[in-house]
Amino acid sequence: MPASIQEPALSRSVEDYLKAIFRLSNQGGFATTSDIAALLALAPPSVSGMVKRLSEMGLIEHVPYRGVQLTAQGRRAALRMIRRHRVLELYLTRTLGYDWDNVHNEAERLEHAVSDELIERMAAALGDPQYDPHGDPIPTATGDIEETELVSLAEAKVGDALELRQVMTQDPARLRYFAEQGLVPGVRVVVTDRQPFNGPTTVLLNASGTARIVGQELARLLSCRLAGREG
Amino acid sequence: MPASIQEPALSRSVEDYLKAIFRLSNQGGFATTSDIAALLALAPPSVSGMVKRLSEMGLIEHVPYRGVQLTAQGRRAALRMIRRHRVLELYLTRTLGYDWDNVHNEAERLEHAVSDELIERMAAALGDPQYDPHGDPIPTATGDIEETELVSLAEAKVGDALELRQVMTQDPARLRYFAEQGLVPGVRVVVTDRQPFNGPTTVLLNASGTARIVGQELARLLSCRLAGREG
DNA sequence: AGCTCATATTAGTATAGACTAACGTTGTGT
DNA sequence: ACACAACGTTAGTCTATACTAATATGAGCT
Repeated sequence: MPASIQEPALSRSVEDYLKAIFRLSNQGGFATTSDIAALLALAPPSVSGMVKRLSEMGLIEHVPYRGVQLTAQGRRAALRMIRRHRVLELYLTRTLGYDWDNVHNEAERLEHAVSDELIERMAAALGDPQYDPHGDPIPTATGDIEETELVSLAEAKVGDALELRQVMTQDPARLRYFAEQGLVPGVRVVVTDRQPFNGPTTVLLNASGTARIVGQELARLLSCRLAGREG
Repeated sequence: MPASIQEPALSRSVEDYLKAIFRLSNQGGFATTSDIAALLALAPPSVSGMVKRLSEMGLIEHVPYRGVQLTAQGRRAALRMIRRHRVLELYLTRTLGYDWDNVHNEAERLEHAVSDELIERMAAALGDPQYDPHGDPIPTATGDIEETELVSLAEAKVGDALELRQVMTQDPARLRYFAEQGLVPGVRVVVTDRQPFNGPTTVLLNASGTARIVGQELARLLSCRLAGREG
């Protein structure tokens, strides 16, 4: 048995589909045709067509009218893309002065073009980092990724101490707003208030001691690790 | 008149064709179908087809059965790609430890994916350099490029490092002989000896480290760019 | 259970870009 | 001047990937 299987090069489109399917089926479920279509801004029949090809390539399992899940091979390929994306984002922000909220598009294009060698050189230059600028874990070169259980700020209870880990949107306007508010990955906060009926959540920023009020829609976008709970 | 014309995005293939045509028609002549095909490793009919499209896009002028030349717009696009390529090569060698001889392929893929912003950030980080690691001039962001002066191998001095640029003959026998000797455009050599009274020139091929002895008549046919001179 | 609507799939088409095989053109050599 | 070799172009095909329009499926409501 060969030490490492040389997997065939995948097209840009295929790589994008695999990343999308990874994101949508990460919590164990199926990625549906229309969710994939929405995420990639494609028409559903285009997705049906690609699903057939990916399935023949052994990258996904397709249950008709249900959705798809990645095979081991597909998952490997998806994690490789995610590693590329996150290493690129971190490299560009650390080394070339990009802001964490406008680096996404650049990484989105580069991730399909860079060699594995370049990614490993960048990762080495960064000291083999574990998290990208958004706080997302970076898969290792061997395809392992840290599993973290995250709760949204909207679900947290008053008294919870949280570490902000992921901002679950790509929208530049929202990302910029969060940055202005100091709500960026890595920040630690304590939940001090929650208004009833899906009302806003108030948090205290540990670093500055200042308060922030976050409406439910935005609170749902903030994934946090529970770091403690006030007795 | 608009401050800057927003040129439409070009495909990867189109960008490669424009770069090839720039190289082949740089000295003012026409780039022929088969030269383009050879450079891009494509079949000639594929080139004919693309030539038609490029011509309709206004990027080249096509004289049937003669060849093509870049329009002003095509030249701008080609120089943009060359700037990208050379800035990338320099950045990767200076900052990420690539060798000058294996950086080419990486840059070849990245040049199609990076944004103008990233190129300018890299160029700024390098101090707005004028030459890439191979000694080739880097076009400015506004599309100006230093004209390189070519010398024949017969004029070069012992110690000169040269890049073979053009073989100034049509004669198939001579062309075949040069090819057999590995003396083809793009090859880098160092002049190690010259016999007196218009005697032969000895060069060392950088790639293989082997020597070639070239008589004066043939040496005059080899146009080279001076890439360095031994102190 | 049956109807209906949201969702998925199939059918058919388009485009970019490549290929091979067949056909034109041109210029060189006798 | 003409024949032929070398080169260029046209014709026709293929693949990947997208689209729209039409059809099939399945899940929830009555």
